[in-house]
Amino acid sequence: MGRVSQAQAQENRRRVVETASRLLREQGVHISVADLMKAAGLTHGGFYKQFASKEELVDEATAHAFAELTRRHSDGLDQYAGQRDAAQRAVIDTYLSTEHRDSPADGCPVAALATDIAREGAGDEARRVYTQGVGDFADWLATEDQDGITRLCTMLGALVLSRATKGSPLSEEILTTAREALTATK
Amino acid sequence: MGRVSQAQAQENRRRVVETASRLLREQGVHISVADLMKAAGLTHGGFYKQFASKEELVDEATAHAFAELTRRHSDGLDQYAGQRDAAQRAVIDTYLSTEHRDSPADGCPVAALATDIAREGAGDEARRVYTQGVGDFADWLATEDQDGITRLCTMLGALVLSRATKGSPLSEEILTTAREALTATK
DNA sequence: AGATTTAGATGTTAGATGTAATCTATCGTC
DNA sequence: GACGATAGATTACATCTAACATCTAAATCT
Repeated sequence: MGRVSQAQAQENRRRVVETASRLLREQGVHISVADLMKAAGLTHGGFYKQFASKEELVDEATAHAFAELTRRHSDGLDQYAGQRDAAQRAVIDTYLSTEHRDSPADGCPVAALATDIAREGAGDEARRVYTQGVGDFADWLATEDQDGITRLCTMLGALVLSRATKGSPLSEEILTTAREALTATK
Repeated sequence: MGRVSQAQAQENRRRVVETASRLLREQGVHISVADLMKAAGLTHGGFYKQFASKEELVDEATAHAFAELTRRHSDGLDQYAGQRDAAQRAVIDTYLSTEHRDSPADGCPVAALATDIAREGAGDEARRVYTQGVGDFADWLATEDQDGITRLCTMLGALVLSRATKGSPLSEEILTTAREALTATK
């Protein structure tokens, strides 16, 4: 089928980026353009009319995932009327839930992309966005007593390990242990 | 060319597994057989006379990496004459060093393989070995006051994040902050 | 020493990225 | 409002890479 309205084209592009941001978190940077476009309901040739390269897409999809994360955090603050500690506790509980463990696709990009970003699979822009995101998240998690960086490390480590050990009882144990450690020392 | 003595073949196989265990930690499960064999000084075809499939190799190389880790930990205990807390502190300092951050190839497999194991890139055997390794490591890290699981999560999270943010000042900050948190609360 | 086994080199097929040619509906212009 | 230029999408293809199969020659067994 031939041409499509500008609005439709823009919407298609948006859907490709969103689909990519999910696939990326699920499968890492080794997603195939064909798979991605099929998941977005298009053919793989059309991809290159919208993006210069796969790397450009990865950059944009990474940014998209982090924008979503940031929005979620500020929404969390709003929801708890600016009560920082209540919002933090809610985020921690969600972060270390089995639901989050089991659906990386719409979960935290810091956890899902960590290894891929470290391994140079992504472009400089993705790495920049990632670093910025880590800093923001840590700041958001800081309390009067505790450093946000350490808390983030514990949360991230727990999520990553619970995903890797999924199927074993250890997986749940990791989540509950970390959750207790993070909310008790409050 | 042609056949080689059994001793040589066995040595070749050993070298392939060792090379793979390093490449695996550096690049993840998406290592190519050709690259691996080249790094081991052989051609890619010979691989399949030694291993049934790439998955079998990944399983074996994972086991190899974990065996090395376990050995390192028990060596650490010996070195500090069974003084658990001194040995733990030494391991933590090494774990959260820039050297460890910069050389994943001979570093901790728990950190290097976490995402790959979670994503089903590896076989069941690799996942079993991994889970076992996580449990052992956590037990090894436990103190009277602190849970080993939480400590491992913090260490792992810090290492992974410092690798992903490498190049930014945040990377070093993560290492030092986590190191202080883990050794201070001792 | 000859048969047989088998480590290692060469080949083959499948899948990935990116290009180029074709098709068609939209958008600017008269 | 018709018409031509154009941009979004499809299909087909070239190129490269990865996994795995087949072939070959050297080493072990009888």
